This record gives sequence, C-alpha cells and structure tokens, in this order.
Amino acid sequence: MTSVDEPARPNGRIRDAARTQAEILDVATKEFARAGYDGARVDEIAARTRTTKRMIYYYFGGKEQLFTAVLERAYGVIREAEQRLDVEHLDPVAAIRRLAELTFDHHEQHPDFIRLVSIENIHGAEHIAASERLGKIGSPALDVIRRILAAGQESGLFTADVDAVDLHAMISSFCFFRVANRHTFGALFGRDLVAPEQREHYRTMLGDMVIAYLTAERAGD
Amino acid sequence: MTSVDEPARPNGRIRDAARTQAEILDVATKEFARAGYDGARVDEIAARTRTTKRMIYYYFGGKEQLFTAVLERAYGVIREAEQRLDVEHLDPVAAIRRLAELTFDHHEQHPDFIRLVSIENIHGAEHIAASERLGKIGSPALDVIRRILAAGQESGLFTADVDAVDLHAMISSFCFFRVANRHTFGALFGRDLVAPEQREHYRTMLGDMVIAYLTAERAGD
DNA sequence: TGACTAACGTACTGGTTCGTACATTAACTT
DNA sequence: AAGTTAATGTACGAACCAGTACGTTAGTCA
Repeated sequence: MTSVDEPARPNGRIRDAARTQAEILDVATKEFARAGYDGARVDEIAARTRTTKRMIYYYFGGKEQLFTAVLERAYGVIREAEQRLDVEHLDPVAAIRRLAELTFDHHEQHPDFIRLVSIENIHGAEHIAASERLGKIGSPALDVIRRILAAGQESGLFTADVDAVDLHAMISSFCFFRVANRHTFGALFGRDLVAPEQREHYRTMLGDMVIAYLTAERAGD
Repeated sequence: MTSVDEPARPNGRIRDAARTQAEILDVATKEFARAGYDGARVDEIAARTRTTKRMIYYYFGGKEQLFTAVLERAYGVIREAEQRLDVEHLDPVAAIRRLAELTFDHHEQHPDFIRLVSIENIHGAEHIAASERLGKIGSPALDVIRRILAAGQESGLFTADVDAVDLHAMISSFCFFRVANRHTFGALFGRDLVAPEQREHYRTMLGDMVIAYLTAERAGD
C-alpha cells in the first residue's frame, strides 16, 4: 500500500504534490475502511494528513472521486501481488494449494482492502464502474489458475472441466468471508475465525477443500 | 420477513401500534440494506411509511436502535427457516448436500439480509453485541450439522474430525460471497454470479465441493 | 359520558459536513 | 529578477439530517 513516511524534511512545509496525494490516499483508505463511504468524514481525513481539506478537493475533486482513487490504488496493490505469483514450477496439486494459501495470506494481511470491497458492494460497485482504470484491470491470478488447471486436467490429476473464474471465486469466498464476516460470525457462534491459533487450521482446511473438489470423482462424468 | 399489507382498512387513519412498527421495520430494512447504516436516512424511512418520523423515535428510540431492531428481525427470520430444516431423514451425504442447497437458496432469496450482515460487519458487529436478543440466539442449523456429521463419521462416510461450525462457515462463505460480492466480482471478472442461468451450476458446485471435502482421504490421518 | 392514555402529526432546531471563495506562497522558467 | 503557475492555507456558507418540543386525536375503561 506504498506507505508514505519520508524521514520528515527539515522544514515540513516543503511542497510535494506526489507526497501529499499519497498521504491523502493512505489516510483516506483507513477512514473509508473504518466507517464506510457515508460514515467516512472528509474533515477527518484532512485532519489526519499534514495538509488540509482544500487539497483533497484540489487533487481528487470530491469525496466520491477520492473513494474511487482509494479503490484504484487498493486493487492495484493486489494486482501487483498477483503478478509476483510464482507457483507454476510446482505440480498442479501443489500449485493450486500454494495459490490458495497465498490468497488466504493476502486476505488476512489486508483487512482494509476487504472492507473496501464490502463497502463498494454495498454501493453496487458504482465506483468501479465509473473508473476507467478499474474497468479492464484483469486478474493476473486468473491466468495462472487457467494454466495450472489445464496442466492438471491434461495429466488427469484434476477431474474434468473446472472453470478458472469459478475456482477463483471458490478460493476467494472462504478467504473473504473469514475476514469480512469475522465480527458477526464471532458474535453469533463464539468463534474468532481470524484468531492466530486457528490460522493454520483454516489455511489447511481451505487447501484440503479446494484439492478435494478438484480431484474428486465427479458423479456426472 | 413478515411483510405488512393488510387489505387497507376503510379509512387508513386507524391506529395500530403493531402494524405501524412492522411497517417501519419493513421500510427500514430496505433503506438500511440499500444505503448502509450511515447512508440510510431516517427521513426517507419515515416518508415511505404511512406514519411519520416521530413514530420511529416513539417506538424505537433512535436510528441506532432501529437498525438493531432490523437486524434482530432479520436474524429471527433465518433462525425460523433453520428450524424448519428437515434433512435428517436422508443419508449423511445427501443430508449435507441438501443442507448446502437450502443455505444456497436462502442466501439467494434474501439479498437484503446479506447486505445487512455486510453492513453490520463494517461496524464491527456492535449492534449485535448491544442486543440481548441477538447475543445468545444460537443456530438451529448448527445442531443439525452436528448430528449429520456425527452420523457420517460413525458410518465411515466422512473422514475424521470436521467441526460443525467450520463446515457451516465453509458453506456460508460461498453462498454469502456469491450474493454479497456479485457487483465487484461482476465488474472485475465479467461474470454475474447470480445470473439465473448459472444458478444450478453454482448450486451443484457448492454441494460437490462440500461433499468432496467431507469424503476425501485426508493425508494426515 | 367523561377522563385517561396510547398513538400519532407538525414544525422546528442545533449541530454537522461537504464543498468553495478568496488569499498566499513556493518553485520553476526564461 | 521578474513573471507564471502549481501548491497550499483560511474561513465560511448552505444544505442536510438526527432528534425533539409541543400539540392533537383515537380508543378504552370507569
């Protein structure tokens, strides 16, 4: 999330457009993730930066565009992470398991991103739709999955036709739910899905689930 | 969701506390689900009822308590549905599959409930925590799962120790994600997870996934 | 039938919050 | 060194919105 904290130049009053914008985005990300779109306060964001509210409107235009910019950067981070994916040297089963684990780790490490996605869904993904950058962002992970799946099916390890997008949805579901719904789930079932001591358990469970699905004898085939 | 639409008494001006309260809850559910907690407008809720804002404060106390009441009723509905669960006459494999399908159906049929849960999670489940009714609501479905799991394990159909809460999380994850994140997922991957023509596909996929997980030979056992 | 109370309506307020008009200064260009 | 523009700060306004003070009517019961 390209955090901004240069060692504080001698006199903090130096002008630096890029730094100011990045700092606004950092703070805005936290504020939107904390309180949702309507709950977030532009004044609060401004107060937590070294600049003023005026700058938010100067650089981003308004609250709505600021939120869009926050989303664009957040999605950019995961796309970068997906581009660093390096699992194709493994055999298909190990590769998918590793991919699931990396997805699991990424979700756990970026709860703010999860919250932003939840918030964006509450608003019907209207900001993504309005964003040119996000419209055709594509997913590097999807290509990776596609290739592993093809290899696994060719070698006979994986049973029949499983779609890459569907598998991605399956893996993401569990990772997302675990982080996004941990509060209500914890309150209702008395179990903290993100408790550190349960981490390995759920990480393994996800891998087992996905591999079991991919390698099971399907009735209809 | 116990909708209120009595055949409109002769003169609509008749006093009926229960009806007024139910109507407020109906409208509030939609408004909160539409716009989130902070995005929801008390004036808007009032305008869409046959009563006034005064009544919302008269009966519920405030916006916060109204949202809590909305959650309480929404969770009550799913608890009722879970109590009507009737799958234990089936063999364990069929019972779990049926349970997954019913969960799938219920999520699809109650998108507003899904949105409310998302919203409540954004706010750290603070309303559930503050609610006496919701604190110890329990889940009838959990008991059902527990019994099916025990039967399946005893008969050797299911491999070793799978926890009921974990299985519930696994099933819910997929159902929840599909509905809750359909907007961002659709925008980013160009696939509508809730498109009617894909419904059977995903319903089957969920069942296959859960059964595959439960019946797979686990490496470590 | 009169009194009492639960149920309801109107009109308003005080604070909040997004957004902007106006003023200013740092840095770069020539 | 002067001019130009990008970058920044201050102060304010107008709309919005949760919540309430005050007044009224319907139904109930003695």
